[in-house]
Amino acid sequence: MARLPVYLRALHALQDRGVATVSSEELASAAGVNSAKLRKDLSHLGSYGTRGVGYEVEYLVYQISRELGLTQDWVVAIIGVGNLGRALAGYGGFASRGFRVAGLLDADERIVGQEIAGLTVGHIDRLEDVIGEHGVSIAVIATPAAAAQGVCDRVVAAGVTSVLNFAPVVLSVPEWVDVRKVDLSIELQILAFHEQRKAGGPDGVRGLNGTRAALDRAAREPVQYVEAAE
Amino acid sequence: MARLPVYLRALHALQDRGVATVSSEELASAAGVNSAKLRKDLSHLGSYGTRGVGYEVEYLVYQISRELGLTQDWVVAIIGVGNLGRALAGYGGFASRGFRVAGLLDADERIVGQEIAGLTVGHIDRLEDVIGEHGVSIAVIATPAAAAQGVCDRVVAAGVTSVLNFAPVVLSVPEWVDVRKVDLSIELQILAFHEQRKAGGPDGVRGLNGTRAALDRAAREPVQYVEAAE
DNA sequence: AAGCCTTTGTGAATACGCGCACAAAGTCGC
DNA sequence: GCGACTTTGTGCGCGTATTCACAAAGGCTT
Repeated sequence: MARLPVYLRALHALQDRGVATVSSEELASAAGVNSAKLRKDLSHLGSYGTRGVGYEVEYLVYQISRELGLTQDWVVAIIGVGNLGRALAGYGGFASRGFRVAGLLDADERIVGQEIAGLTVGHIDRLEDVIGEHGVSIAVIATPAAAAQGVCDRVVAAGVTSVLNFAPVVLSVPEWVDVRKVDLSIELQILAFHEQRKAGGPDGVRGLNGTRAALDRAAREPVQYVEAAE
Repeated sequence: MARLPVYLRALHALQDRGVATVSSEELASAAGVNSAKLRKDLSHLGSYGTRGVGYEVEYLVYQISRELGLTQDWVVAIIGVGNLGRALAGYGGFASRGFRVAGLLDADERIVGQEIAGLTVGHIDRLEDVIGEHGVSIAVIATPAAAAQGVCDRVVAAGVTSVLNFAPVVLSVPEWVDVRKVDLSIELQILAFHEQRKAGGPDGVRGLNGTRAALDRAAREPVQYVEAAE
């Protein structure tokens, strides 16, 4: 279930506040979901609650961590060390949840050799070596769109079976490989869609908040869009 | 629909290759979805296809752009200029799709005043001014978790009605405000979950690819997790 | 110890999304 | 101009997710 990590985060926050026990109602509220949904989700991994009391935070944290596979370490390689790759390398949420970044790789000679977050950026040529030596099972692709499929093919050939893709392309992979995609601009586009809806829809009245710029662009042909670089 | 931006990206790629017309089958394949689903999605915004031929790429690009509200400019402010905020500020996928970054804001005096992607980072104190002066309608929150809710409350009070949240917290907002959340570590956790499944599940056999590290950690109490910083 | 109160776990109803499969519609070749 | 072929648009059935509502279960108070 995709919601377990959210529950886990909420539970960690409760732990930090010293809360020992939590009801489904409270936890659901903290996680932003319906309480029945939360109880059903938790029941799928066993009955760890006590009726009349709630769930023991520490025990639940352990059970969810185990279910998600966070009780073991996962070895990650980040390919593409641009702005985004750098941000990912320094992201605290990885190391603290059992994800160990074993390699940073880039094709740009100016970036190779730089030290980032305690790691030296390696050359993309060493991709297969790094994957093999460290036992990388998850690859994070943060390259420009044009390079992503090629990199993906290589990491898959080297034995990686999970890919987190930040490049704005649809990767094609064998059926045994999992790909998850994070696309920064798609999220913004979805927000723009809802924002427009609030303002009356594509055919409705404009001029509300956020529409003071370029009211009449809709009447023109769209400009030539440039494919997003990294 | 959350898939429209994906279609749009695929269409732009086709446009760049000079393709004038495309069938639902081809476009669906490029977007990584079922062709029937694609046709149903497109039919929801009107019938823009020609039976026996397909869809005219340019016309479809325009229609989807209009539906998504990309035929107008959206003014964005990025709050929190750490690694991630910097990456977002330099992300080409924003400007090319009608999203204009009007302000970069941070609370750290060492960051305020720096020039990033052609903009000077302002102090968070000027948040309300920046939102008002530029007509910001979408706020991107890339602050540490602890600061996110406070920043969110302020941007909402200042009139922003759409928030893109990169901080690892569940933001609470009035019902008229849209929030979308991008959580880098959650995506990895979901991958780890599937990866573990492939290796036999939490109770199954270990030792396959990616599990050569810390096989026995599951037997120990989980370590104290540190809440993710930015 | 007994009853009340809180909270879980889950059956059942509902809503939703997905994909198949096909008829309608339009094009292209002859 | 006509028929065969291609492709769209969509009705329908199915499986999954979501929510409601309540009975079972445990703790707490008296």
